[in-house]
Amino acid sequence: MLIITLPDNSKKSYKKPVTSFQIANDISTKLASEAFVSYVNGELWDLARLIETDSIVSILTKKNEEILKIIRHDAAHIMAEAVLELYPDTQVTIGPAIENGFYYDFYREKSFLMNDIELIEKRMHEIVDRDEKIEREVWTRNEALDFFKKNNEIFKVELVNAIPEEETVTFYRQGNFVDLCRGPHAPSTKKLGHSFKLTKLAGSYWRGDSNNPVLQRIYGTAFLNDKDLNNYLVMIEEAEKRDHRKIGKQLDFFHLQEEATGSVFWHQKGWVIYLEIEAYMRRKLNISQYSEVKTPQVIDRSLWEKSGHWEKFKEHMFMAKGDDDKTLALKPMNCPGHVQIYKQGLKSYKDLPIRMAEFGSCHRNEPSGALHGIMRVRQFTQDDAHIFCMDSQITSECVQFCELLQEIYKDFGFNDLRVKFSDRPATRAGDDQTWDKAESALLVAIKAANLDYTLNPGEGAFYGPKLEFVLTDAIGRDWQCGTLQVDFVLPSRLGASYIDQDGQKQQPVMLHRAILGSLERWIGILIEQHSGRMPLWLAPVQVVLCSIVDSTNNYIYSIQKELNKVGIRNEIDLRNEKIGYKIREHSNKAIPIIVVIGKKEEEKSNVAVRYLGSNNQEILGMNQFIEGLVKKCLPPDLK
RNA sequence: GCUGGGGUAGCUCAGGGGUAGAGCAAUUCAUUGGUAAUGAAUAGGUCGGAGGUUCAAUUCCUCUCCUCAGCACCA
Repeated sequence: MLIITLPDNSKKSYKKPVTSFQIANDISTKLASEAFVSYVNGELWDLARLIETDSIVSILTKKNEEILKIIRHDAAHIMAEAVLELYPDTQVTIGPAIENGFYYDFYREKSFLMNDIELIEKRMHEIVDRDEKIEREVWTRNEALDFFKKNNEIFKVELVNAIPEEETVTFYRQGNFVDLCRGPHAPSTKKLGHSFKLTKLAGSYWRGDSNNPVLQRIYGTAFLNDKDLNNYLVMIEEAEKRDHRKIGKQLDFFHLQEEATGSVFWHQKGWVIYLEIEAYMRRKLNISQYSEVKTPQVIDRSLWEKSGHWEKFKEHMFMAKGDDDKTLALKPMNCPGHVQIYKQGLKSYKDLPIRMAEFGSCHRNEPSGALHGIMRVRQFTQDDAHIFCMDSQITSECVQFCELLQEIYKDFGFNDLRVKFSDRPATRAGDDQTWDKAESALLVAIKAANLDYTLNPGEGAFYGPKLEFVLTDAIGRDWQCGTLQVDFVLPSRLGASYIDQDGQKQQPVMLHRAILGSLERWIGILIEQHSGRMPLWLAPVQVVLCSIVDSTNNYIYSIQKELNKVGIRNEIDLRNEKIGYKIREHSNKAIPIIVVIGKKEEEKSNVAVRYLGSNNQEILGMNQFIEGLVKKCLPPDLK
C-alpha cells in the first residue's frame, strides 16, 4: 500500500508503485495532458518516474514558475539534438538553463556561422513537432564511461570520470539523442512548444578555462507562449536604447576613437557631469576626514618591483622609456604612491587612522575583448583612497566606510545595491588569526550598514578579503563599482610603519577602498540608469530658453544674464524655428527644463516653464522661477 | 586574448565587379510662429587601413585596425 498526499492534503492510495503521470491522470485527464513535471517530496521529478514509497506529490503545469526552467533545459537538449542531426561531426558538452534562456556548448572543428543558427532553429521546430518521448534512464557510472569512450566523446568522458565509481548516473533519451543529465525534463519534445528563439553565437572555453579547448556556445531563449517571448524581445530592444555608448554620442557627452583605444575623449557636456561628481565626492570626503593627495603618473620600474605589481601585473602595465634606459611604467594603481607619502616622516599611533584620498588616473592595458564603452577602459580615474590604521581600528573604519558608501549611492538614486564578499583564497599571505579578524571586520561592516551579501568563497585577494559593490547596466550585466579590501601585505613590502604606545615599530593595516570605483564606469552606469536624462544637478544643460518671435530676444538675454549670475547651466535658442520644433529637439536632447518666452511672457516679466517628460506648462514670474530653480539644481548633499 | 557578427555621408542604415543611395542633421532662401518635426533648394563620400586578383574592386581574396555579443580576464 502506497499513500500519496496531494497539495490540498487529500490522499490517494495505490497498491503498486505509481508515476506522477498516473496520479495526474487519476485527478483529471486535463491535468495529465497539461503536466510537465512533478514535485515528489520537494524534489523535481519526471512524470514517468516511479514513486515507490509514501510521498507528497504535486503536479506542475504552465502555471508554475518552475516550468520555465524546465522547458529551457528541454530546449537546450532539443537544440543539441538538432545540431547533432545537422552536423554529426559535433561533440556535445554541457547545456544548462540560465537566467532568461539557455545555452549549449559544442565542440566542432568547423565554426558555426549565422546561417547555421537559422537551420538549427528550423530543425528544433521539427523536433518539437515530432513529439519525441523524453525518457530517463539510470546507468552505472562505468556503463556511461564505456558509452562515451566508444563514441569518442572526450568531454563527456571527463565529466563521468569525475563521478565516484559506485555511483549511478542518469541519462535522458529523446529520438536518437542521448545525453548525460540530471533532469528532470518534460515528457515529450512537444511540450516545449514553439515560443523559442536562438539569440547568440559565441565562443567559450571548456570548463571556463582559457587554457582548455575553445567551444562554440549557442544561446537561446524560450517562453511558455509567444506573448512572453515577444515581450522579452521588446524589453531587450528597449534596454538597448539606454546603452551609454549610444546616448553618449547622441547627447554629445564623449567619444572614443581608434588612435586612443580604451580612453575617453570627454566633450564639454560629459565633462560637466564628471566635474560635478568629482566636486560632490570632494565634499563628502572632506566631511569624512579624508585628505586628498596627488601622486605621479609615471613611476620607475623599481617601485613596482618592490610593491609586487611588476611580478603579478606587468602584462597589464603600459611602459615608457626614460633617460639612461630606465624603464618607467604608467601607474595602474595608486596604492604604492600613497605608501610613499605615508612613509615621509615618522608616524605615531596617534596619527592613525590616516585616510589618504586621490582622484587617481590609472592606466591598465586591458585585453581588447574586455573593453566596453566607458565602463571598461584603459585609462580611468578612481575615487581611490587608502586608510592606514591599526588592527584595532579595522572594524570601525570598515563600518564607517560602508555607511558613507551607502549614503553616496542613495544620493545618486541607487537604493538596492548588491554586495559580494570574497573571503580567504587557498594561497594567501598572513596567518589565520589575522584573516579571521579582517573577514569579521568586513562582515560587521555589512551588517552595520544593513546590507545583504553573497559569498564568493575563496575569491579574496592573496593579501586580504574584500567586498565588491555591484550595480547593473541597462541589459542586466553586473559591474563592480565600489570596493573595500583589507591588506596586510603591501605595508610590509613597502616598509610602512608607525610607532606604538610602547615605542615599538609596528606595521599598519591598509584598507583599499573606492566608492564609485571609476568615474568613467560610474557615469556610464548613471547614463544607463537614467536613459541619459540626468538628474538636474548633473544635467550638462539645466535650462534652455526658447524664443517664439525675435522681438523678445533682449528679454531672453536679460534672463540668461540672471541665470549665469547664479550658476545655472543654460542655453538659449533664438533660431528662426517653430516652437514645436524647438521643444521636440530639446526634449530629445534630454534637457530637463525648457522655458518658452513669447510676447505674453515678456509683457509681465514671466516665463513659461516646461519640465522634461511632462506636457504641462507653468507660468512663473522670472525672479520666482530663478529662485526656485537654484534650489532645485543643488546637489543632493547641499539640499 | 578566443569564437562569431559588423565598419558605406555628421547620425541611423540600404546597396553591391563597371560614374555611390535614402531618411534625419547641415547650408541657402522663403516663412515671425504659442508647446514633440514649416516648405523648397543645395551641398555632402579615398565605402576602416594595407596588400593582392582583375581591363576594372567599395564589392572577391589575404593581412591588419577598430567595434559589437559572449567567453576568458578585471591583481
